[in-house]
Amino acid sequence: MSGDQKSIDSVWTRPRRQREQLSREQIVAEAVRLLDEEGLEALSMRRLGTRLNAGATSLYRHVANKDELIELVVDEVYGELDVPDVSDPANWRSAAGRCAYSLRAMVLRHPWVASLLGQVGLAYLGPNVLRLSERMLAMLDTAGFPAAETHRAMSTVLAYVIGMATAEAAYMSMLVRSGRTEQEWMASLQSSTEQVMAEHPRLLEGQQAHRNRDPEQARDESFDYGLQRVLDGLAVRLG
Amino acid sequence: MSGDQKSIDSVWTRPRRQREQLSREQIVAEAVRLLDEEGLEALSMRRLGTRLNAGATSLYRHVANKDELIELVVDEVYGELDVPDVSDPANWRSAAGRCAYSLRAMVLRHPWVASLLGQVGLAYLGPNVLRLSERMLAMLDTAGFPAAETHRAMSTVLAYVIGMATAEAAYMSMLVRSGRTEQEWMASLQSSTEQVMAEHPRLLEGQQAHRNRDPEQARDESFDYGLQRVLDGLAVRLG
DNA sequence: CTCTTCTTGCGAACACTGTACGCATGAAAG
DNA sequence: CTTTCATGCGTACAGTGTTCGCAAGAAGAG
Repeated sequence: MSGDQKSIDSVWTRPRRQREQLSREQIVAEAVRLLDEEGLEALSMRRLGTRLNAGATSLYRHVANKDELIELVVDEVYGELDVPDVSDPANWRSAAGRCAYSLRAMVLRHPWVASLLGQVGLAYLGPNVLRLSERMLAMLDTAGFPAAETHRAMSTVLAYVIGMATAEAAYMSMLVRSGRTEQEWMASLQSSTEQVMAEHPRLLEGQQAHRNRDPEQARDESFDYGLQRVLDGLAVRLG
Repeated sequence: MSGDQKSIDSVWTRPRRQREQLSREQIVAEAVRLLDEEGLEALSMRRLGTRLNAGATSLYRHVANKDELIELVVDEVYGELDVPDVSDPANWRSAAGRCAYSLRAMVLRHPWVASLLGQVGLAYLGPNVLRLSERMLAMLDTAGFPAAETHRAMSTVLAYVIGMATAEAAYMSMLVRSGRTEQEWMASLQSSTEQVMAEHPRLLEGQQAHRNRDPEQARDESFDYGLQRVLDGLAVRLG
């Protein structure tokens, strides 16, 4: 009886042999979703596995390491970027600006990449990073930069954007972690560190200038200021 | 006998009650040394503890978290930087350049900060970061920037330097991890990804241009190029 | 159809991690 | 001396990345 029961069980409850194939694409897509929803430290192989209705160790059939997974994930989000085609050299500035803005937007959409870029950098050359770089180089080429400078010019604007967006993303992430709203954070800065700030008049002044402004708008303007300076500096080389 | 033996033992081998006080400064100093020698993933409370002849959990008397320790460590290395005093406004450019160079040098000296800046950013306001910012603001003030722009100008150059140095540090770290020398890495890029590079002519061209050059010197020049562009762009605002 | 080979998922296990808790020990204070 | 307090640390717990060996299905060969 119990034997029959067991065999029947093992026939009918043969647990729906999900056996639905895992794929590398599926894994990194779900990883991105997990990172977006719960942040970097929530990414573990076990959690990612259960989200895919799979055991943790199954992932290792499609991905060598967690490090490799991270490389894949970073390249994946780079795939969200696009570089506009430019035919008219006069449009290079707005095109470069659009690149910069979309890169910043990507980092703010996925704040965890900020923590990862320091590990991965542009050292790992995923296909999306390659494609992106190639298109930016083409853009700067038609803009009229000397061939020896296109790479440097690209690095300049990318470095600025990544540095700025990284700082922003880190700030936002820490806000989220602390559970406080931005207003509360500013207020606590204002009050609890008054004495410290007293020794730093210029910092205090800057703080107070931002006091009654929309922080998001202030960040946007600050980003744009630096971007325009970088583009100004590059424009000098064009004539 | 065995009782006596035991009590004698416990008297004489009373293990030299080291009881040498731990201090927060000592802990972060040793943490920096550990990070420099063995990299970011080698930093664990237990390892750090044993390097200090202390148990792992002893550290928690002086430091709340590993996260807090990391904040302290990051501020510590910021303390290595110094901003020159400028009295003559005409010298602002060289002063800003020196700031940028010393910040980059610091990141390359401690490549692990690159991975940490994305987590910590400038959000945690340690005393050294505050001091540094204040002095840079003063410098840009005497340089003649409008009060409303000093903060933005500082952010611009800091973002560029951090973005650039982060990418460099990540690249160097991955070289070290892979165990290969830079020559070998370049060679492997050249050969194994020839087909990929074929679809990206400009990238290939850039790669080949760097082929017979000293990579370190190339990095220095690339950094300087972008820095000069950023400073050019800022100079425009000074008239 | 059977038999073999290959791919893929997965449970168990290992060496670690950060950290909470309680106890013990030494120094300081009354 | 006694009491209080700060500090070090052993133990324990939940959770991590990753290896290994097994099983179950798919695919190909005869």
